[in-house]
Amino acid sequence: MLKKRNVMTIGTLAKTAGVGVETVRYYQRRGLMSEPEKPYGGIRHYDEQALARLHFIRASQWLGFSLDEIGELLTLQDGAHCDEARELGEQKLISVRRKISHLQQIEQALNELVQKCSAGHGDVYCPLMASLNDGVEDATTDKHKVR
Amino acid sequence: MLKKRNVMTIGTLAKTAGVGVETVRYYQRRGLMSEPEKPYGGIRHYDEQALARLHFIRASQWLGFSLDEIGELLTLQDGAHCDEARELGEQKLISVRRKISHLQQIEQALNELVQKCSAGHGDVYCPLMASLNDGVEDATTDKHKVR
DNA sequence: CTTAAACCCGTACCTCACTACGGAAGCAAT
DNA sequence: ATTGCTTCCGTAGTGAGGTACGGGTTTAAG
Repeated sequence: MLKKRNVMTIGTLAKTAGVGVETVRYYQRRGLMSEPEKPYGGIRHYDEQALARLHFIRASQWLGFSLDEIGELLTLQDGAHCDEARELGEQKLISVRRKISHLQQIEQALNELVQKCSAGHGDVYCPLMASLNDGVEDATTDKHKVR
Repeated sequence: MLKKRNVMTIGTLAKTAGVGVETVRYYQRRGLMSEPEKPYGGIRHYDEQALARLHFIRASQWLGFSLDEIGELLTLQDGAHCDEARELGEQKLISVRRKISHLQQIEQALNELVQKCSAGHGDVYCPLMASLNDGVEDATTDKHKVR
């Protein structure tokens, strides 16, 4: 699959990294990866650096960074901008923790509703539906925008 | 703001429910709310049922239901389809719990990276960047698709 | 030599939940 | 009567992160 020494076509590169060809080209358009020069009338070839870049992007995405943020991280990669990188990481950590606690509120509310439905009730109404009609009213009753 | 007895324009309805006029019209197009008949050449008026419907939608959204799922819930509202409703709730609960545990893995990985960066390291490299380059390798090392 | 697969490139399309735009017409106050 | 805010209605755009299409060229396999 990998040619003699680190030389791949875009298809091999993509498959090796577990993404689609179109995705690689999309990252190039977004400026997250560079397009190698193409030999006269031929096919571009990619090396291990390109693969490493792809790994970097996917790892960062897994941690919740957006492609824009990943672009930012990438500018910090050359040189010792560890402080800036850590700052981005801390911000992301804060937002991840916010999402978790939001989801935990939802989990609690939903769990209660489902429990109430499972316990035999008068059978004339559905507690879950009733709560939805009344506005759920659970979980610290914050009037958050959904989006 | 609310006219004498439950009669509102779309603007008043929207403001009362805390959404935009365009959002109400969007829900109508999606089939989540009906459009009241409009008097000859005039302006449609909405009553408390419309407001209740809007509350139902927002409450369901807060619990993580998509607008499509909310449409489904709404068909269960008339009659005693408590079992189906509970089933939908249970499915949603499962997906919420999956999201939570996914985010908790991220939280752990990110936290470790930030900690390592804060602790004084050799100053020649950045542990966070190094991990991103190597593919993070944390959190049960599952090769999940990001989307 | 021929055919099938892979590449190149630009552009269009997808999902989700909205949000904005534009022009006509109604309604409330000055 | 004029200003100025709403309403009505259809259509189009947003953002994020891709995915698909179509038409042309190359290259590898048989």
